[in-house]
Amino acid sequence: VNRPADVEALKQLALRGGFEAPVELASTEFAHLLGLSQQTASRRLIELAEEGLIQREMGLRKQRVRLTEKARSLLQAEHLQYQRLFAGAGSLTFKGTVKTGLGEGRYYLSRPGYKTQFVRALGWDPYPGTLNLELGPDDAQRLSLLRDHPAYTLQSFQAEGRTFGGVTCHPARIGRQLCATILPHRTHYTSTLEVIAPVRLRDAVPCADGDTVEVHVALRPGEAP
Amino acid sequence: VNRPADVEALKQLALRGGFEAPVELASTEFAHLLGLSQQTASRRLIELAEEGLIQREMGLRKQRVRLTEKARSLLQAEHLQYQRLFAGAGSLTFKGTVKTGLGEGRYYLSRPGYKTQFVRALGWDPYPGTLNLELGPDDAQRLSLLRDHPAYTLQSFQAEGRTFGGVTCHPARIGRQLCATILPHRTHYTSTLEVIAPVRLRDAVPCADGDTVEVHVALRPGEAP
DNA sequence: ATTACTATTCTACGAGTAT
DNA sequence: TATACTCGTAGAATAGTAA
Repeated sequence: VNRPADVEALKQLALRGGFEAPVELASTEFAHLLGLSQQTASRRLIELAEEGLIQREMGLRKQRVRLTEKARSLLQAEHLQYQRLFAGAGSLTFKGTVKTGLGEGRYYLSRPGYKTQFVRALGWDPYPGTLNLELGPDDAQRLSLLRDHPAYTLQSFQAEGRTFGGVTCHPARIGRQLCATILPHRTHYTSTLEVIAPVRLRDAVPCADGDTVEVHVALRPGEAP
Repeated sequence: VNRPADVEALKQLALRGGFEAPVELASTEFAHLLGLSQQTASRRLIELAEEGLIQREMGLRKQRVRLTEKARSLLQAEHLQYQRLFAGAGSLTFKGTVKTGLGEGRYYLSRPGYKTQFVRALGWDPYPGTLNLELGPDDAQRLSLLRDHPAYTLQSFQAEGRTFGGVTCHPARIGRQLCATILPHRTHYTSTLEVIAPVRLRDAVPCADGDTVEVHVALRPGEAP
């Protein structure tokens, strides 16, 4: 039995809610989830069931998969190892240099569609303007951690005859100044991190173009970074 | 590249401290860590280095392996997935029925060698006597989670011409009653969980033989379960 | 539609061994 | 002692299909 591959499979099922309720899942979907063929995914499910890690209920259209207690403790053991590695790591720190953006931030932040969503998520009214931080390659790569684990997700909306895209948002702070980071869903790779705050950050931090700034980002909604 | 197997390899290196300092590691040791042959372990290290996940420094006796930033974010991404699964799961709950032990608990807890270690770890003086809970098979299996992740470890010691073995200990509570669980290192499989407290638990909970009791166990030292 | 069998390909493991 | 090469092979993954 290939342990790491099984754990990965169980983790994916758990992320789809397999602890609480049975997951409706065709073998083809499962295959895509794991980057495998339909045939292998099917076999993997059979093996997991044989090892008592999942319970299956076959429908004619899809199957319903639920994780067993054995799977839960297996995943929890895994979780504890990661907790030990990242003990007390509830936040990430990004370091970047201040740069002048295209002034788009000001425009977007004044759209009611975004503004009301920000207020609801963050509990404060963003100053109309973003602070743009240019990140080094290491930090830029770590942006995917934020992208894959949104604390808040702002929905896209239609206005003025065009579409405003969705945005991922995280609570953050620069020094003692409360702020938040935003990542447009659209841009798939970028080395720029946009920061908003209830006040003008260039005054509050304070900072100017070229200054190096550290922003501490909380990974979970409602948390203090 | 086999993703899950690589992640597992990196996790093992990280658990050995590969984030902070280079890990001194022969390919044979690495092989044992992963349950693979020396040849495969060696190849795995070469592959990880080629992917830029580790930096290697070859000695003639052993090699020194250090994780790169890329590896860190890979593992952190993994950690975030588990955090999402077990959000706010800083404690585990075990359910068991009260049973009468052999009265050994009273004897052991009155040995100064244990007593002083308990006081230092927990901050309170244990009542001389343990509450023994007989767990169901599922819960008994989950005891390994505690065994593999001790919050406190009490050292073994010599006294009265014999050896008193080491013990794993976790902060816990039953209802509102503060207590702690203890697991002797010696016993490798057991379905009994021993609970100690600053007071006599049979009075404080209260409970009697055959009663079903839930104990909530914190996974980290100093935490409230 | 699905799942999962059988046949086939091919990857990845480990034995043997050179360095 | 180490590491890591070649190479035969077991078993995993996929293709093709049946149910």
